[in-house]
Amino acid sequence: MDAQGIKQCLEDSGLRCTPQRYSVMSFLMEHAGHPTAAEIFEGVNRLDPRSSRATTYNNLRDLVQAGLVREVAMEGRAARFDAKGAQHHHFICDKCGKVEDIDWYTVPQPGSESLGKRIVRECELIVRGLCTKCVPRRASQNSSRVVSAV
Amino acid sequence: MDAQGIKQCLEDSGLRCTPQRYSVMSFLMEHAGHPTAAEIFEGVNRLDPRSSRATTYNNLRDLVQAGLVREVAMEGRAARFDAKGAQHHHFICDKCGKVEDIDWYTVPQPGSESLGKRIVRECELIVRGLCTKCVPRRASQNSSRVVSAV
DNA sequence: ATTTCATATTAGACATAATCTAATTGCTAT
DNA sequence: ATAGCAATTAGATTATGTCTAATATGAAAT
Ligand SMILES: [Mn+2]
Ligand SMILES: [Mn+2]
Ligand SMILES: [Zn+2]
Ligand SMILES: [Zn+2]
Repeated sequence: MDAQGIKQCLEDSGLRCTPQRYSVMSFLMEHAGHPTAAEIFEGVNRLDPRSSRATTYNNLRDLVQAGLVREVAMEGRAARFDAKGAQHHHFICDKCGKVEDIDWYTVPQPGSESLGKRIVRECELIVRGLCTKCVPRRASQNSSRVVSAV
Repeated sequence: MDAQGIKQCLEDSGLRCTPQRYSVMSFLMEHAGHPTAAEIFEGVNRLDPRSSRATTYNNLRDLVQAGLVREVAMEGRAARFDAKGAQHHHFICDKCGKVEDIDWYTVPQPGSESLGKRIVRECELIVRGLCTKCVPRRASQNSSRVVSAV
């Protein structure tokens, strides 16, 4: 997406397109690897304009609230972020913690008898296991069996 | 589950059944509300024996590694824990952050063309929205529409 | 062009969650 | 009893994220 597109995107969500906010959004769109807030802060400040740590956090909060960015909470580690482009699921590696996109497919919602009066906004599927780099060579199918159905 | 059952459970997983570890496991089994580490620490120390904060964290780590306990990472807030009893999904409230159990049902795994060489250990479904307490009275179905399929 | 004023940014202090360290204690096997 | 490993402990430390209060910015009104 080009600069004008990002600007449009922000303003459609009621957010002013400030240089700092633009940088965060732009960085996320060209770095699909689910960076942490610290990585985003570093990344946008490698080039001008300088943005402060607080502003990076503020803008990430605003972008998440506006639904343009997704925050993925990690056990023990720093949260990771991605621009909500095409819908997709996530794979999280047990060993290295890497977050990878998985092609989107529809997942059935819980039945209304389970949900009661709750109002559903979204369903999120997280697949866990070992990423390509962490799968041991000649992995025996015994040691880490692929689950059959879940 | 009775005391002997918990002891068995721990030892089957190669964990010694120490008083502190037992307390954590027992507390989680009788408090299904997804407590934080701090709440567990407080809870087990209301009665003897006294357990330290470090030990509470250590034992939670051990129990998660052994697959007896699940850790649910929360954006910004402290992680929450539950004893892995019957399989179930989770509902997380956008507003108050409460984690609630949702009846389990099978969710289709990603196809092997998406997974590549990755090895899947589990698929986790997280439903997000407003919990019963946070749904506004006479909620108009316009303001927060139930997603049709996801 | 100037004023106005809500919004955004900033540095750094602060808060919270989680981990680490090094000393001690408790088990279990011999 | 002794040895040796595992577990616990208090407190320090790190990591992550939030808050504050002062300043800057930009869009709208005059
Ligand atoms: Mn993603
Ligand atoms: Mn649960
Ligand atoms: Zn990995
Ligand atoms: Zn709620």
